[in-house]
Amino acid sequence: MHDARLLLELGDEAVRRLARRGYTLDLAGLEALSSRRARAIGRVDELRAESKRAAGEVGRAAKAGSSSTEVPAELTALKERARELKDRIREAEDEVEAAEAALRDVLLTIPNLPSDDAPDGDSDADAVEVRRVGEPPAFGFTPRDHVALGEAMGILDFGRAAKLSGARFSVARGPGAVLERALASFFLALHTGRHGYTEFSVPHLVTRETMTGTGQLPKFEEDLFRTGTGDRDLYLIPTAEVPLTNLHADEILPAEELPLAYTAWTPCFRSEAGSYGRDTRGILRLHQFSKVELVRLCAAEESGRELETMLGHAETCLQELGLVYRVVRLAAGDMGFAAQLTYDVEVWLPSQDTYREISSCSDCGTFQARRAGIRAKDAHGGRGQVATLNGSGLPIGRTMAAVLEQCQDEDGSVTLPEALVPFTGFRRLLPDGSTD
RNA sequence: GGAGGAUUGGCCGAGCGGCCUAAGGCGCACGAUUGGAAAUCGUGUUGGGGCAACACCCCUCACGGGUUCGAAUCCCGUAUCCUCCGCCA
Repeated sequence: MHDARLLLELGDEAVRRLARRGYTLDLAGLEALSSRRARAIGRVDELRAESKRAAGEVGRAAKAGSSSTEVPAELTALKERARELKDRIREAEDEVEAAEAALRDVLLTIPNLPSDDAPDGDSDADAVEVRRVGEPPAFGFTPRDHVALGEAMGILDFGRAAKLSGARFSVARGPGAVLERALASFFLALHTGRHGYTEFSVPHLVTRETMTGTGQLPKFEEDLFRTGTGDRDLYLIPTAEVPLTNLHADEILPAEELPLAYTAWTPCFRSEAGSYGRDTRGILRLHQFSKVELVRLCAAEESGRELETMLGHAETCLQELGLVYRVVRLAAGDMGFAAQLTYDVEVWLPSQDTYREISSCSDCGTFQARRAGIRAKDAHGGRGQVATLNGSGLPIGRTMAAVLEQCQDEDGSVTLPEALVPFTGFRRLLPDGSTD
């Protein structure tokens, strides 16, 4: 969420920047809502000040009159005036509430301002390639996709997944399930051990307020799974970014403790509304997948540097696994609602002969922190703004698909990256489903 | 699910209808003192908002309502924590 005042100060600059992501900012409308709110608050404040003075007068009059036995007519009149004031305050308060709600409703739906570093455009085709790491392997045979490999080995079972839950779910079996767990353990060990992240285990169901803090709501309700059971109305998290970032909602953090670096391995639930027909095969796009997520909270002015740091952590995952990938900078119009600058890391998928997104690392600036009420204060009481960043490090399913495909041999077996072996306990997946 | 108790400023803790613009202590910051420090003394120290304004004003004693001219204080509801019973992994 933006600070209305800052947005108005930016003026045409804000209009120009939001236009880059296809959002038309109504400056005049915003100005009107903002001043309506200010006027309403000013009026309530005046009335309340008057009311307090009136109450004081009544108190003094009552005290002065308490010694005499007569009913003080003056006191009755004073009380009557105070009572009238109260009614007027109530009316004025209703207007404040209405004005604030109107302003807030608009502010909550304005996306973050894209950084000038984000290229123009509104699709993945407009992304700018930053670097390629590794050479796509040249197979002396036609590489199979992860579905063919996984089903042949009996470690992936889409038929039974569909029986249980319908389309866009997967079942992993035996060494497949072990590989999932191993990848998660490997990533977590890397981030907590070498990159300095603190691991969390967090709720997978969160409130509407929590979803609003990171920007999933109110605009993207249709992307989420919602449970309205009993007297609770909770949402399944689409990524651990949501609980991790909101851990400090409505808190004032000691500035000297920043940056905070958090990680968690959680399931992610996405409705994938509007993606009918896309990636229907395999484990690339599911309603439920698991992912190790990275979140950083830092001083506002550090966020650019922090993004590079976090991107490095995501890339390390791929480098350690020896996977071929590239890094692109997303176009202004292709970024998520809360992001001001996003790098996508794309892994090479031999079966598709292309790079596919495996990590998205975003600098959200102060956008989410302002929504979620995350602030900072230094030892001298100086206030500071907080920036939030999030990135995948990495999703388990897509990583597994990349490993299967990039590390496959002609006979249908897969030789795992050396780094995974301590976590799996085996180094090869064989075509018959056994391990070695 | 049921019964009882609790919730005050960074922390401890007073407060039980107007003098709460929240006592006192601890901590912290700044200053004085000192060769320097400790001790001591002084000043300051929740967080938001209106406004050109560190002036002034409003809100904030878990949260939301209510009673009253006036609520930290009385009433109702909610949340969280603690104790006990039930249930359960």
